[in-house]
Amino acid sequence: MSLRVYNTMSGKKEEFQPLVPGKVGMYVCGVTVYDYCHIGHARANIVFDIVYRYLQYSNYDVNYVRNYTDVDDKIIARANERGISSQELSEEFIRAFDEDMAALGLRKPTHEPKATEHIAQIIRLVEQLIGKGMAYASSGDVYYSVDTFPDYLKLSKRNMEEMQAGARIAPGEQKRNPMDFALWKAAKPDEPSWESPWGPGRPGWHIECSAMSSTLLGTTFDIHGGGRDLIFPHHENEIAQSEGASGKPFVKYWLHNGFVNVNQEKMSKSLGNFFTIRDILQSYDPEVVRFFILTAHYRSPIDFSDQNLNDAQAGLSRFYEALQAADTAVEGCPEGGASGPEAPALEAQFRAAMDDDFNTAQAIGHLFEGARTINRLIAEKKFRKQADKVASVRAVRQKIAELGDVLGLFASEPANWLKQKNLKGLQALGLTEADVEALIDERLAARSNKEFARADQIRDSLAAQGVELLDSPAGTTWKAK
RNA sequence: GGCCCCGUCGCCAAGUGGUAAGGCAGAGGUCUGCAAAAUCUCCAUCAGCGGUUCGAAUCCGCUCGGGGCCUCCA
Repeated sequence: MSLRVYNTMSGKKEEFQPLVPGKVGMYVCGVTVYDYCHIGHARANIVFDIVYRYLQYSNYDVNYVRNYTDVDDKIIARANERGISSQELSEEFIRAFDEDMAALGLRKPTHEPKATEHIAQIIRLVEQLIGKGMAYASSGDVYYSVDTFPDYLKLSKRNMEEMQAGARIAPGEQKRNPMDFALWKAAKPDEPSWESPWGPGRPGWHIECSAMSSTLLGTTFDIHGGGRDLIFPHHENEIAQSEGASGKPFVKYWLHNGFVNVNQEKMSKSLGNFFTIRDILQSYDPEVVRFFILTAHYRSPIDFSDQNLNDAQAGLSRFYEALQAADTAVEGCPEGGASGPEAPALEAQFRAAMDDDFNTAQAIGHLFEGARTINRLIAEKKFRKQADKVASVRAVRQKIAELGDVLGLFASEPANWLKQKNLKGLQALGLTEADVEALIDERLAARSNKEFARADQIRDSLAAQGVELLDSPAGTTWKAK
């Protein structure tokens, strides 16, 4: 079984064969740093974090590049509003981005280049395109001439005539074709600028990705990723720039993740349903957010809602409860015993799911069955005396942790994670741990006196408040709703 | 108008030619003082119609319904 990926260019799943066996070059469009990241960014970055992790798990040597676009019209506009420099603004939001991604548990890419650190390469690329007659200078701007690139729109599969019908040339622009796009923009007063053969200016959007990817990954590389919305114009333009300049194929596999909706509506500022990662992490554990995102296939749209996030939390809790139960059940049991086929089978199923275009939803489905295997085994009579079953539980528990790590899940100590979750839940209910413990003690006393009516009354009243009591031979524990 | 996507159990969600994963919810059993948790069993023929095929949720066509892109956007 080998990895297959859905390639936007062909519209099909293809067998993944990197240009150089054992190595993968991957570029993912990062963010334009002018504001806090929203949950759409969270999804895109988590999705490609999983691609990165799974390729590594599959023993590829991955060179993962994710850029910061730190020079752009929106950055300039926002910086002017706030009366600070573009650089100050972009540095602030680069820091915020890093914090958000760390909170979400993302692995650091191999390289995180900034556009402003690649101005020389950008200028060289623009010169190359002009030299080949594919770009032209016009009053200090430089435009890409889309008519010189016959493959233009091959990724987005759009129609040039119809696109032109709707295209407009903005005031001040002097384009030969309305579809032409800026490679370099002449600086207006008080804008950040760099010297260039066309006068002081700055890069247009799109060119920085072509420059940085070729610098760090070479002319042709394996995977290029981003959100669906980048297919046109961003990725289309990158192809035009890179293939126009090099005359060689740019990218082998194009991967695009689906959108995030909020309560079944498109997320947008005007609808007021726009959530930043920071907003969400106020209410939800980052791992719950990650789990939620991974329970859908990366190309499908997902709907962000309290109900769905709460469902995700319930699902994730099921895993931590099973892991915790496994730890408790085998504690102190002697090592040795032959584990059964469960753990290796789980890994095989997990790989099969992930090999099929990173089907994390299906992979998690298999992991749920692993959790059930644990629960089933430890519930058996005299479980602790059956060395083989103890070994199986240990093996499955370890395997779930290992495979979970490929998805960036289950990194917490189960007991701690559950404790934190319960304390937070309790807080939301307006109770303290001491309150609950006192009632548990009281109920325990009532039970030992066989005053079951009183004991049940305590339990029912806590349940009504959202706290469930769980009796076991080892004592009574509780969990918050 | 052009291009594209989607419609699977009450809810979420896999499955793209061989007769429907998983989670939540629900019903029943086991366990329990009774419960909860856990576990076991049960619970959908895939929007509709027609076609291709030995065989379709999966391919084609039409209809209905929902959404996206075509301007910045993960």
